Amino acid sequence: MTQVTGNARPGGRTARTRDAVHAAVRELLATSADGTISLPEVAARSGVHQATIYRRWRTAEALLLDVAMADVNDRSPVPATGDLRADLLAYGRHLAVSVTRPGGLGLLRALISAAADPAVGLAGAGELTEQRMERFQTMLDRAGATELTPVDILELIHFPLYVAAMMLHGQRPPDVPEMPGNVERLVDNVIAVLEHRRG
Amino acid sequence: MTQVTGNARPGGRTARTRDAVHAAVRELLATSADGTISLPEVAARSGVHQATIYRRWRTAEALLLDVAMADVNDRSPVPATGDLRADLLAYGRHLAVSVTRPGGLGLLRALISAAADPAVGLAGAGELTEQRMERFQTMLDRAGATELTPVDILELIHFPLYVAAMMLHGQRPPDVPEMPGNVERLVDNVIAVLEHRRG
DNA sequence: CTTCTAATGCAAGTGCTTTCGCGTTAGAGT
DNA sequence: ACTCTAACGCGAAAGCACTTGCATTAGAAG
Repeated sequence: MTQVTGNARPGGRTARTRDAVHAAVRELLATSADGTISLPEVAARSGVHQATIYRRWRTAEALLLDVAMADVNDRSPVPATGDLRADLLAYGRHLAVSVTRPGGLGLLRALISAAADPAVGLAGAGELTEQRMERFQTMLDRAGATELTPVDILELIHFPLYVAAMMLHGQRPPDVPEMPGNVERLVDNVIAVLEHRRG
Repeated sequence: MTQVTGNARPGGRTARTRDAVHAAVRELLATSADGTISLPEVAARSGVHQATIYRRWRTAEALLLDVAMADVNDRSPVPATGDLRADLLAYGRHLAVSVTRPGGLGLLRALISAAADPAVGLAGAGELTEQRMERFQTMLDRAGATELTPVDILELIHFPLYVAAMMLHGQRPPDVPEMPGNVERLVDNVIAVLEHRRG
């Protein structure tokens, strides 16, 4: 149901409208209080007609997912230097910032709820999740942490940061005060689990 | 603004309509694919008029939160026997079941998103969260786990189970196949963190 | 038992989201 | 350069969530 990248006509106009809509979504997301957007608003701001947006993306959720996947693929790298603690700290801090800035939470929320929708979950967000899982595996392999799995990283780093950002949202200014300290604690938890499993 | 329990007129009719609406919400939630409900649907099923529901609860989110708080206060105890591992296992398994059954996820989602809304978060879900935090603290105190905080329980048990249930939703039958194994691993993670902090 | 009033029922109305049919445009193939 | 057609713009209409004013009912108080 989501936007297929290998389109029959990926030409100039289609790409332009997609970029315009994506840009409008990011702008609106940055000013949205609850992380939701309305497609008519997107249409008005982007200059693209309502009907076009409804035809291409069908729902607001699918549009958010499309923007989220485009964003994550661009920025947000997963380091794999062999130093597990340093890698996790770098990744966690990056995630904490991107999730706490204005629009970031809405994008992550779109990914989560997309994965929860059986129709879209496997086909849409599944590929992206798989890519990240592979990168996590590489990170763990280089560090020789065979006792850990990518799921551990998700559970110990990703989920807590996501929910924490969700609960902090609206109660804190966007300058992320104590998030770094939280990241450090979360990374230490991973190290603790690793050592515990080694005996 | 959520339902205030200390009403000026808590009498029979008000209680009846509240119960009818709550029951309808639980039924609809059990059949809802995405965990959302529409107030007109609730009105139709409960036999209570739309306008009444809109006046009392204002939004669907607030209604969900009201049902969630009523549910959590009834069932879902937090054990505190002094055996941390046993307490966490019992609580985690209970949480895993209640979160994986049809309507359970929507209720937890309501709690989360309510906490994210600055207008409702502190006043509404805050009290409930505080109560549970105190129980967690008691659990940790009885077990002598002074190195852990209730936030650790949230991050290491609650959040992973919540998101896992969210992603499993719709892809698995409601008989919770591998959730118990996950709970055990999550509890072990807590133990690992505890031991790590003790040196 | 009577009075008072909050809570509910009722029905019309408002506004926003979403869809549909049709004419037009612009990129791709030859 | 010419054709073909997917993608787009346009306006109107349909559908649904949500609101509002008023009449009615049923607990609560005296």
